[in-house]
Amino acid sequence: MADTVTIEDIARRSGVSTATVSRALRGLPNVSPATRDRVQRVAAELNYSLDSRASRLASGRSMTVGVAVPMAGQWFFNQLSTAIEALMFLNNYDVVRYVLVGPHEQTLLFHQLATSKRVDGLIICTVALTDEDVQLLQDLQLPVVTIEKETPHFPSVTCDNTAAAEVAVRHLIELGHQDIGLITGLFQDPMGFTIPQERTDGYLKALAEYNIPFQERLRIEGNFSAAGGAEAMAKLLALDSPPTAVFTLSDEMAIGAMKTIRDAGLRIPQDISIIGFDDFYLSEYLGLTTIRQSVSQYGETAGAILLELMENPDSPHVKSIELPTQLIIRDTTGPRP
Amino acid sequence: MADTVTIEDIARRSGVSTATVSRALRGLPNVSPATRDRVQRVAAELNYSLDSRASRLASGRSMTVGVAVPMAGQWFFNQLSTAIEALMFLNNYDVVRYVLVGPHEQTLLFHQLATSKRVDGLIICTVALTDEDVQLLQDLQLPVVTIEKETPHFPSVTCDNTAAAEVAVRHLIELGHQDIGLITGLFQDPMGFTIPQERTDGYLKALAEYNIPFQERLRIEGNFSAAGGAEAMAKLLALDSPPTAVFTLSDEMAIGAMKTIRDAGLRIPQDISIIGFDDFYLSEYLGLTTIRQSVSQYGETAGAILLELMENPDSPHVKSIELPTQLIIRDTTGPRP
DNA sequence: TTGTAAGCGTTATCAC
DNA sequence: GTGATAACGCTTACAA
Repeated sequence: MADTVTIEDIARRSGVSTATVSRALRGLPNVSPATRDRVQRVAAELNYSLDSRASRLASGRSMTVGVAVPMAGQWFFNQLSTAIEALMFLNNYDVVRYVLVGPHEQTLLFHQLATSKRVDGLIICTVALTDEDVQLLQDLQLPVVTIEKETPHFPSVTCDNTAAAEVAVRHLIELGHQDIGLITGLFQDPMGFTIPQERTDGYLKALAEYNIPFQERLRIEGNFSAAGGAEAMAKLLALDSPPTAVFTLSDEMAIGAMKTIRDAGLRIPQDISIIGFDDFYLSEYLGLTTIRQSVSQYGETAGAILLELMENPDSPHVKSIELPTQLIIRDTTGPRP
Repeated sequence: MADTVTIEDIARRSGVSTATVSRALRGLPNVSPATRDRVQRVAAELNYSLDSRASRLASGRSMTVGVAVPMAGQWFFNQLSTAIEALMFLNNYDVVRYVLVGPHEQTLLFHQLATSKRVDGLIICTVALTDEDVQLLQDLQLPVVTIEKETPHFPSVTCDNTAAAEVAVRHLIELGHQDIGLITGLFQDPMGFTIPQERTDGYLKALAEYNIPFQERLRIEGNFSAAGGAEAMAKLLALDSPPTAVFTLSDEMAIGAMKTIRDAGLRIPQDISIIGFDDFYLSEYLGLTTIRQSVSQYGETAGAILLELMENPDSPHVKSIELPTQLIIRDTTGPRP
């Protein structure tokens, strides 16, 4: 219980004022090297660090950023958070992840985070923002950056999902495929994800380019999980004339689909080709052809923008950054049988 | 800029004191329903929430818990964090993950977290604690729970790794295998993981049970990644008489190993059997036989203990909890060729 | 059930 | 380069 060393104790034992201790310990200028040294020594002796709770109140900054994601368990979002955490750690910010479970809860959460000053800034991933959300965030002046979701209101980091999907499907077409299945997200999605539509647009564009008519029957609902991919694939295989190739809107769905294909006694790619999206970290080991995007780079980029926004709140230019994608051809795509 | 509503404003407009506002808004007892209602209404009108920075200083609790992990990007640790986050969110705690990069940085981090009061409690995963760490954490009175690492000093949540590994290897032996490869962690590991040794012990026990001599040549170093598994498997296949089955200390290494096996033109399990450990979320889709442990349950259990420790710091009983594991037989293990 | 008022341990402004 | 001191906005005995 002897455990309440404060900045005053350090000040006293160093023979300086608390102001000087604060400056010395935070590495601020206007402290003589000798003084700084002495203060640091005393602080170390007494096992002292500035109390973050008091600092945060006095400075008016919570030194915390929020990362809001629809699903924390998924590889993609963890990759994102990890990159953001690493960057923020270097800048002395704590990062806490918040899981978005629905539009209503989401609005409440944003409101709560902003009004209680729990975070100095927020990175919002993938989900749609309602007008109310935007209003709120702007009124409350919380710095915001979005990932995987462009908005006119905040800086964002995205890729060109439509173009990337087009590349994927073109790859399939050039291998001779005409009947190309599409395993997408939920058709009716409560969180308002737009990625599925963007990628579907790319699929349609590629077909159109080659004058291949779109077949609604080949478009099946998945939910971005392996289980969803497996089920969707089963529906595709049950069709009168199943597709000879499938474009899956995520690698994890592709992995599920591959299981279904193999369980049906079919070979990949001899009987059926499959291409995913993401370049999931194990896709290399599964030989999955896919569209690569650098997920960590999304996180790092968004983090850097947020940092700037927090330091300099009147930075007026809403930058929206679009990162590149790349077709990675491996073993799951081959010529039409 | 009109944006500095404080508890006093709410108090004034509600015609009560700040103390009452505080009580009303926090859901504490001893507030009449009418008063609480009025206060809540006023707070809502003014978009007010209690300032978390001020609350934390005044209450002396940071309402934040740390989760320290050696690798944030890995599925296992993300699963853990996600479970902890969900539980803590319900209890109004923020959780922030800290990545442990080495024994020295680790000690520094713990010291910093504790002295700066950045966290009210800490969950430490997998890594070894040095005597210095233990001393520090105890002196500074920071509530600590460990996962995947038993210590006499703090409550822990683990499984019986040795017994589980024994089950895995016994499964292989009962299928007729005698030459059983072992792909383990780094032999010299800077973070002091003990899991590899514990599981290796299980491997040895199973062999001994059946009087199968241990062959050092079959024990290869991996690093708990798919890449490490792939490389280790290559070494195993290069042996004069390669094993007919392999026990891999994680599913992710197994996935890497499976690629190597298939690339070599060998069939699983006809030519070689493989069994992993974890029951990674995609293992089902890869047909991987494995030992299942409930990772989320580790997180939830550790979180619950930490919560209790934080509420009740003098809770003297260091509970150590051991969770069950289970052999999940799928398609990668079969009779010896 | 409600109010009073003394902290909580910093930061930051301004003067020296 | 350094010091005095007024915030920062809440919580929590204790009293009423």
